[in-house]
Amino acid sequence: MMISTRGKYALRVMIDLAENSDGGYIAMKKIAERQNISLKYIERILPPLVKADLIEGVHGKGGGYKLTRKPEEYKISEILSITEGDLAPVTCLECGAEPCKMHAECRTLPLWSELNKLIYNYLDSVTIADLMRDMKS
Amino acid sequence: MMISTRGKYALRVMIDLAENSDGGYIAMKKIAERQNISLKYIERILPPLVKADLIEGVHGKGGGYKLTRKPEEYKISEILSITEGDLAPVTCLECGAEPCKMHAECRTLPLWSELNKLIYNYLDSVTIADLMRDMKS
DNA sequence: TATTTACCTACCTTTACGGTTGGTAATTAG
DNA sequence: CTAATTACCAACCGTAAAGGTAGGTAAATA
Repeated sequence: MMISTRGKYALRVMIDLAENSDGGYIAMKKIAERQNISLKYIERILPPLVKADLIEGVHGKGGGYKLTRKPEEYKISEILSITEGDLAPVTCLECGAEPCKMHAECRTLPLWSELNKLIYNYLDSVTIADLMRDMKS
Repeated sequence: MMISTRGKYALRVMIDLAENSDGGYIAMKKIAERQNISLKYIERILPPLVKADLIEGVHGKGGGYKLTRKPEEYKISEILSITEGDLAPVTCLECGAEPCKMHAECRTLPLWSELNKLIYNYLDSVTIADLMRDMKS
């Protein structure tokens, strides 16, 4: 398994924000209810998205969250990278990874590279807009 | 991350067996040395492959391991499925998984399905023979 | 009979995931 | 000014898996 619930939830939250946007801010509580995610858990998922400027959050009454861009401007890969860290299928390909000693002679590395490319290309090609209700085939 | 060292090692072992085959049996120790894997750890990786009939193992002096088919008859997906269990990118798509409550309304499920198909199609299309030295581009 | 080999069981340490508890800080409505 | 509403933050916990080690037993052959 590769994508944890954190990533899945983050994606669903982003879609929820896109679908239910009326220009104002949407309270965490509302999202949690609609998406059937515990309020306390969702509380731990949103801050990184704010920090990365994917969404905006304001305190106090009438506050909540809002997208900072148009839905079609969010690549899925971008969102998942934030919550999941690295999407590489093997540790050998992760960003900060120390190069494997077998690197030069490894017969499997090309396989993993190709797979990695495949995954990224796909997740780069899909946006939040593609996953919204009214865009559903 | 998605593929653990067990899967990576299993693959390298299979390739090693294919490359160094002379018709006889190859001792675990030799593979471990060549592949730079601890003997004790490799010992835990091979039994499942024997059980699944991907390789054959014989006891005693002169014993060891041997492939049961030709290298081009091993799909990568088959080997990884044995050591890794399930290759699905999200738990929702794993075989024995209880269907998610949001299943019907989930906007992200189609994304995961498509990604899953992509991964499987690729790993189905590559064989051990494709990863061997003399076949390397 | 001794040696070589596969095979098996149990354990250990570290990491992560999924989640809860119990708050604090900012903003606004009254 | 106060109370309500909201985002935000830090610490903890239980479970499971990953990666690996230790110490054996069983089969086959020289």
